[in-house]
Amino acid sequence: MTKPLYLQISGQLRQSVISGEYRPGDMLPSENELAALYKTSRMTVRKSLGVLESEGLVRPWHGKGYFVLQPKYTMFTMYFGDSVTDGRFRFQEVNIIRPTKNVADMLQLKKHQMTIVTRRILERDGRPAAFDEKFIPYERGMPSIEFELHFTEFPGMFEERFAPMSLHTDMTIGVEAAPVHVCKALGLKTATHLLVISRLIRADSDEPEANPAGIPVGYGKQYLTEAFGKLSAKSGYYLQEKL
Amino acid sequence: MTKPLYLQISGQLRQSVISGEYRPGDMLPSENELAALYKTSRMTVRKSLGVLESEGLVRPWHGKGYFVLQPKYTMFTMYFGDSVTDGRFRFQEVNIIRPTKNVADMLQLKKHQMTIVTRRILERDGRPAAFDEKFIPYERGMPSIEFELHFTEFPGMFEERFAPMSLHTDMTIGVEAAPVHVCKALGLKTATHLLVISRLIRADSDEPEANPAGIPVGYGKQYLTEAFGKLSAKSGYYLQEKL
DNA sequence: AAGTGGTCTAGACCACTTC
DNA sequence: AAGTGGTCTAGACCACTTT
Repeated sequence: MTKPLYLQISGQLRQSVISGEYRPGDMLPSENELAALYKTSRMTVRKSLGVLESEGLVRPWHGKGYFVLQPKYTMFTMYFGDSVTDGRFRFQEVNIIRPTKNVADMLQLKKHQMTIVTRRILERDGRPAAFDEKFIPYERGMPSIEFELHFTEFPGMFEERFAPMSLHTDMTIGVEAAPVHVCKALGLKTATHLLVISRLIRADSDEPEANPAGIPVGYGKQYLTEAFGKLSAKSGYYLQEKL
Repeated sequence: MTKPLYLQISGQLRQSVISGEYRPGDMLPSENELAALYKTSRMTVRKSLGVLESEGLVRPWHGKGYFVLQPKYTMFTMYFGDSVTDGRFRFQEVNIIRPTKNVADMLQLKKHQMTIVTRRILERDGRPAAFDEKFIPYERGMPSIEFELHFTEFPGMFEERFAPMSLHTDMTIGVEAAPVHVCKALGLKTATHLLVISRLIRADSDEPEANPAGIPVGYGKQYLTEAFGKLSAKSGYYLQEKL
């Protein structure tokens, strides 16, 4: 039940760094010094220092020593997904349509290629809180049953067709005047300005030279009203730890 | 110049996971099997697997084996800081003022405690693109020279007074009707809806029991116009790698 | 030359899971 | 009991930095 030695060491060093005893730019004691201090082997000390390194607190410099890093104040972590604990989605439309220019550009569609669209309304306490639309390229012969069944959460729905680890998402956040069909669905005045989240999902291709950014497989927009609440993000070294 | 063995092993395993040869939930070969396969010691194989683990690709399960994880589709990373490469800030005001209720709440100010405020306008091509205001608690006897000199970037300005590693930021993103002084400064119609980023900076206190969330040391709001552009965030396993 | 971290070995013993 | 990962040792040799 006692904590392993390497965690005790990393814990003490971490405390020294967080408390400011060692400040950014300072050098920690060397591996050999720590090994002597804690009466243990160098490999155990290295394991301790590896913990702090993976947390982003220190970085080793070959031939010199371990140095305390500047915290990455400008890196934020935020969580955003399709599923919500508060409220429920109501399907408004599942269809095959001619894409708008924006959608065609984002998905790099061929000329005259259609897209499958789903539109949903998020309701909270019976009142609309957000509007959600997703587009995926339509390939000839796609059975409509398939996408009706599988059109659930965004990156997850591509897991069968693409290697899960190859999927990644680019998100942009901004304010836009909501288009007519969104305002109607949400019961808002036309051109109400809403918080809009756009997501482009890509799958890394097998030939990264030809397509370094990956192949677009899905595009989605979410229009959030004030009832949805705000987005939140966090910054600070300790975020890594808790994953 | 040849890559260390442990990186060769982790590279091959990573490729197998990304390509989908091993899918989420699958078990990797055991440490002993890999050690035999690559004709090396178990510790070297462990180092390889540690690389994949730190990348969030696999997780070891004591007594069972290493398993491929589901990618964390809902975790996004975004960058946001005070400094901008495009455009420049123009100071509008540095002052000691009575805080609004919102600011007093966020900073947990004592009754009648004042705050120092700075207000800046971000200009691009000579046109206002964003409005920035920051509040920090005013302590009696604070020399005004100090905060005028040091009022630069947000978490960084607290590094002298607090342990750098103890600083962390909570950010919220939403749409608000900009208040009068902001609209005036930006040359907008009153109550224009803007993208608003609020940041609360806290320092971890020495008694985490008394103040688990940390002590508020600064609060800031940024009002972004369309000229500022949108915020962007990314999701995908490979993000970790590149830090 | 001396000190630092980087890689690697060939063991050991322990704790957890499965059969 | 056998297989798995978790911790730890006491070395070795190498590459990099400083003196």
